[in-house]
Amino acid sequence: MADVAARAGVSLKTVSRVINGEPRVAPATAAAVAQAVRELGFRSNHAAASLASGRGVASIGLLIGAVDDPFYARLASGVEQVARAHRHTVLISSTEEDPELERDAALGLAARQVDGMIMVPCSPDQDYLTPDIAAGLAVVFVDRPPHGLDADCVLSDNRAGAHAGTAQLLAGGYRRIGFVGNDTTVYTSAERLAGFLAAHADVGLAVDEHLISLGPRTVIEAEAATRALLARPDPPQAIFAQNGPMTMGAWRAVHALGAPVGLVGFDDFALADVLEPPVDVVAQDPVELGRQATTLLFDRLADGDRPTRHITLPTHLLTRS
Amino acid sequence: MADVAARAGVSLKTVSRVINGEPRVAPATAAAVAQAVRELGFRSNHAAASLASGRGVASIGLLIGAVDDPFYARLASGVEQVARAHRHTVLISSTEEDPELERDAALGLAARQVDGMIMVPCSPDQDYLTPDIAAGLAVVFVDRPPHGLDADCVLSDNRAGAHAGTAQLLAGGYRRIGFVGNDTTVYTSAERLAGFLAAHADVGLAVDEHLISLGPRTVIEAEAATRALLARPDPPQAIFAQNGPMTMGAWRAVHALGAPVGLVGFDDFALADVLEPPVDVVAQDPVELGRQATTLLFDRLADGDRPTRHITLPTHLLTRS
DNA sequence: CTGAAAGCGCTTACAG
DNA sequence: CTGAAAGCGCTTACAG
Repeated sequence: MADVAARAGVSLKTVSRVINGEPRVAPATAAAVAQAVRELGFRSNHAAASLASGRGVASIGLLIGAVDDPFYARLASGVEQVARAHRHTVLISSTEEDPELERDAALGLAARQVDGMIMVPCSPDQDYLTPDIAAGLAVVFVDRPPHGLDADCVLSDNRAGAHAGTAQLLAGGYRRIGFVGNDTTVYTSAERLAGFLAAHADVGLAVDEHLISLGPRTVIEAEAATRALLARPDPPQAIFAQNGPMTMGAWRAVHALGAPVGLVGFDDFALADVLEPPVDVVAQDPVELGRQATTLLFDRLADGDRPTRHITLPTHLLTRS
Repeated sequence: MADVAARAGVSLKTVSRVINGEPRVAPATAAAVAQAVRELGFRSNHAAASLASGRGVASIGLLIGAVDDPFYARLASGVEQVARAHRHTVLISSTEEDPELERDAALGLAARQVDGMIMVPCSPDQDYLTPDIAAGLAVVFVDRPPHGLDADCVLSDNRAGAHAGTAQLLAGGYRRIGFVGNDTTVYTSAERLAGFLAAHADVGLAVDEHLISLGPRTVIEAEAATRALLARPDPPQAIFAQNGPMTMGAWRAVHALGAPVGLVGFDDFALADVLEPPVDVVAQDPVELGRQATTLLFDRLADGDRPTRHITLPTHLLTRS
């Protein structure tokens, strides 16, 4: 910047003014500075500017499980929409559902002085963020609640959604229903299993625990798990699948078998309506989850002392069969 | 940091040493500093550290069209894999295929002092990056080549892929084939259309330009465009669809019509194999595109003077029908 | 093993 | 409309 000032024959302050588009600079001066900038290939040092001004860098961090999971991708899209309206950049990192990576990525974003952070937690405890929050970092949790600290949070009504989806199968006359999902250390999986069980309890039906398959994380694993259920001597008559990949896997297994097995899934997915048979799903709105979480984040950035808010969004049963 | 030093009764330099895990600090001293850090909730200022040290922040930027497009999401996943191995954070931004946003996002990432940047360009010209590249920014283009500057680049063989896909339809006896794709300002669309036309020329067949539908960008738009083609007095007997969303839209239109219309798409997508009828596709490998682009980026970071490299990855025709 | 001094490249009051 | 001075919070040689 000193070089630019020297070349343009002005002071540092004037260069700074021109670069930042401040008013009250004589047009001729501004032109001279602009030319010097061009000739010297000058790039303002963001780190120095941010240090000197004390201002943030107008960015927020987003921590999701994986960029290539459509649920997270749509959530990220909602975050970007709101962040863009607030003229903030979104820096996305993935945790791969690994607590170590979550911690590294979260602290890494915090160290990078993001103004705030939105995260889908996967570690058993996020109290490692407490010092940063105390030092002014705004954090909002989405899809899953925080553990070890209180913070703003946006969730879907997983339990009610799973309850409604299961109830629909029960109303269809199915009595032996399998559950295919992640293990219950994943908050949403635990909640959806609870809704599944509650729907059975409501009609006084016992659940055969052998029909509950916890663990699969991918389409392929879910397909294998569903196959295993259907191969039992007392197979389920229907499957409730706990998220998009689980539902695709379950549908594949059912489809391959060719037998009439009922299926309801949690989360809508592309082409679910045109499969043969089509798939009924409990749809949540991932874009809206992202939007609301980001709105909470900017609210908190505006007022760090406001009480924490916990929002729960409804789900909708889409009947297609 | 001064507060920490005062509380621990040491100098700034010693605090710095402890924070950065430098060796040669007496255990007792280190413990005292660590405690002061804890008590004061101290967070090192990344901007200041990076300014003082002159070192980068160990991050790379990734500019894609949209986070919620599965093609870009998988590409991003490939980028993350390699970046993680190099212990770099990936900061993802989307351009929404808007040249203005691309420019803002790219310059924004550059200003944030990322070490390098991988981008899917959508603007007619990226020479706005020239000053930054001259000032040391490493940039690699992926999926589409740069315009207005020479740079490392990784592409799929779009033309050969589209040629093979079209040839398969022609070999199936189809003589009137429609093309559904983005407008040809999008590089990949133009290349794939060229392959489509070349395959026709190879067998001495003229293409009815009324069957070429350029413009749709979403599944819904592609479905409408395909419906329009099929509603013509002289409709196509088959459709070549130019990417994943186009193929899903075309499939929906064909499926709704119920008539036997051939279909080959560019890009594989989830459930393409279990639709009724299943969809043949020309598959590229978006994860590998991301991986290779990131490898080029780190190669360039290691040696800024190496000649630019342009890599083209093959595509594979997946026959399912 | 530890510290005092200088400086990274900007911006902020303040003065004119 | 323009500038001189101080300082943001760290790290880098250098010295001891």
